[in-house]
Amino acid sequence: MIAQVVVDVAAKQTDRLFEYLVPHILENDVQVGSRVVVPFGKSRKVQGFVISLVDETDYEGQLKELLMIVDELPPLTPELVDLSAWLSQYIFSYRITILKTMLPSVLRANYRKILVPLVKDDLEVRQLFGEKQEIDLAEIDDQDSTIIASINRLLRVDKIKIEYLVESRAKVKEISEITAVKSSGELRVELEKLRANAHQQQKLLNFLITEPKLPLSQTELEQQLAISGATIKVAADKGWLTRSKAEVYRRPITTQTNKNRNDLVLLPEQVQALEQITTSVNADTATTFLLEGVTGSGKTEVYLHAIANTLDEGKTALMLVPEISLTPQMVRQVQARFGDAVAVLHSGLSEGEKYDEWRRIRRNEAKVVVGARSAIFAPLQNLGLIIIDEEHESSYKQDDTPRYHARDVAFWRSDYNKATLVLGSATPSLESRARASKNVYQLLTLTKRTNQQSLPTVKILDLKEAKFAGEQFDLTQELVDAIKTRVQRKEQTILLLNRRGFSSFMLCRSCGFVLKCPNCDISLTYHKSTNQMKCHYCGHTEAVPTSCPNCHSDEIRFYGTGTQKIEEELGKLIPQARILRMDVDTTRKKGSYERILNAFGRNEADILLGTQMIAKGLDFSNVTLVGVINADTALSFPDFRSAEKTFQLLTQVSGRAGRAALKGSVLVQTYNPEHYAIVLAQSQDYERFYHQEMQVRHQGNYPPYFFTSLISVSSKNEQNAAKEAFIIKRKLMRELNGRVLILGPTPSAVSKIKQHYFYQILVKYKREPELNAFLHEIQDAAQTQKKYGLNIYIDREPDKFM
DNA sequence: AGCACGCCGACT
DNA sequence: GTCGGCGTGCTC
Repeated sequence: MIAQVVVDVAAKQTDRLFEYLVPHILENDVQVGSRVVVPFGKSRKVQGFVISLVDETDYEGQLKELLMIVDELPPLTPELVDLSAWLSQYIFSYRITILKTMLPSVLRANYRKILVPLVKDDLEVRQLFGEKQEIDLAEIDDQDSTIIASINRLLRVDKIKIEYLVESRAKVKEISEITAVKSSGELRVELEKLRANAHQQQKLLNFLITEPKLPLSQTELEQQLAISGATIKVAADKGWLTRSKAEVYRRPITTQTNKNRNDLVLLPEQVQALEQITTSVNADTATTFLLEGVTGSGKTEVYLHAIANTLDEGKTALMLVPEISLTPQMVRQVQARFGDAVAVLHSGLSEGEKYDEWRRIRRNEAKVVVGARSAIFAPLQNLGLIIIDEEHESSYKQDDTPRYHARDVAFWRSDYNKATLVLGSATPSLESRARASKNVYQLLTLTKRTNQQSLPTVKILDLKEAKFAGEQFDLTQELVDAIKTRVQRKEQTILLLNRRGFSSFMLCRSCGFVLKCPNCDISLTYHKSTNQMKCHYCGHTEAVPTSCPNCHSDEIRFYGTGTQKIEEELGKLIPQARILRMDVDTTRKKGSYERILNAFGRNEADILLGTQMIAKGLDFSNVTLVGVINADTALSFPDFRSAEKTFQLLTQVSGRAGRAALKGSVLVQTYNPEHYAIVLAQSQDYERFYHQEMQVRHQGNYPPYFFTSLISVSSKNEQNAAKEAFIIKRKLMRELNGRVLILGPTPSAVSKIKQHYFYQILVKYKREPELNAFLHEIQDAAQTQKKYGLNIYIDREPDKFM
């Protein structure tokens, strides 16, 4: 038998299958998806994954044998093996890179090289090793030339050798478990025989006689009886009980036992949506639904019912949520409904917890998976339903390699499994909403809020006209007064500062004008190195203006405000207010995110001030005011999605006010009070926003009317990167002339990363079946001129352009 | 990627 | 002659 293997060497030239003979003793164990260790090259050993098993080979040379199979159960299901083939082609990534991202990180091999002596009685060998049996090559100081020389000398005369090790980091947690072996009668006899002062052993025997509820973990037993491990060892030696190793799972959250199926009465709209979803699940159709529901319309309840139905059908369900919404409260909600059938996967778990949750899925013990982006690769079998909540969230697209979009993967898995896919959002991405219009997706709408609450009133404050409180031009008097009122009434405020501040674009303080590219209608970004304003899309540059080109005022400034600055200012303006700040800086440590939110939930602060991470999912009944410090920040970003992102953010953050009995209000500060994204967010009118934004996209030839791919060229030598970028552009023009639009090449915003220069080209295309093949060709061709360390990265449907 | 091999100049 | 530096090519 011959195994075709993808080896753990991420490089263009090794991105293919290598064949290995399967030794007879392993023939029964090896399967498609098995993780194996194979010899590779003259001396290396590497990890690999079995893609297929065949009987014949075309290989001319002598095949090597695979060395071992690492796991009992193959980590990859045949579905995931197939998926990796498609996805690697689709997103221009190495197959091994995809395979590794599909699996928990502990399944990545550790490679070590160690020196071992081949002769014992040699002076130089003993000098090198001392007392040690082996030396890890990684621990040798590569500056120390005498040691290096000695090692090389000894290697040449075969007195020592290098051993290549492949180590698995996957550790299974085991506990010691106690089982009784003797009957109560026999134990009573033992009790009689004990010395009178053997109190600990008496305690243990009495327990064993009366409590037959075994097996029990040793730690638990020790705690219950307040006895030590030594006592148990004695007992084991005397043959009263046996100890055995038992595997346990590291569980992230202690599961709540109350399976409260508080079946809320669903509204007619919810029932209708649910019916369509369940019909599709039960009929095994790979239908995609877009569930468009206003905030508070009870999408989650629909999901939970749909999952319950899927389980009843004997199938499994996968639910993706943005990382930020994976709060313990949300997880508990799902666990309360489905108990141990739920596995949770997100970045807050330790490696061990992730591995154990993953194993519960792989062993078909968990039937429901809730997780962030990478959970889309969960090895569920018999998948019946996939849900992507907040489907518009940009966090579903990974922004470094492999640059996959969870939505694309979900679509593939839905098709493969004939499973139903539900995309849910109050503010769907234009791409998804447009597909619903073309009936590629089925549109389901929820227009009514479950608690009959009206949406909070949203007021827009024009920063051009407003009176500012304090010295700075950040907080209007009206906003500060509103906060003061809330503080007095002991109600809470959420204040959103759109992005972490940094001066990257120019805004006129008197008229709100933002300096934009004349070709792209995208705001220009300040490049410090050249002291110029530059467009990220087409490369247009111009000088930094000293006065506003629109109103000629000299109030034009780099824009940027930080949470820290606002916090200080608020402290001065409302000294009695207690402020909690939440941004990248205050949430860097693990668990601090939760700690801040819990503190706010316990009313330990009046104001929660934060970046967009506070816009989603938070549900605090005492919050009656939401303030948006500057709605323009996202709007002015050099991104054709800036209006969409602004609309989504404002809609979402508005949903944070007035969640319970208290009526909420929202104050939005902006320099662009007439901008449609802001006006329509005020009325929470997604549909109108969608239609208007579609026109803008149509005019600018942007998605969803065009597909986009971003080609990045990098090299240590800036000239080479630029040259290659222009060569690629010329090729594209020649081969696909008239059928694609090409922007650039332009140096990327951060044009130098880790000593490498980056140039990028944006390709826009309507339907281009040849493009994919052509881009692969380009990537291959450039790679052959490897002399200058030239690299081509291709990002399909990029979200960030830097 | 990361290994060995081979060719070349520098030093015992 | 021997040692180490770097460019090249291959990995079932």
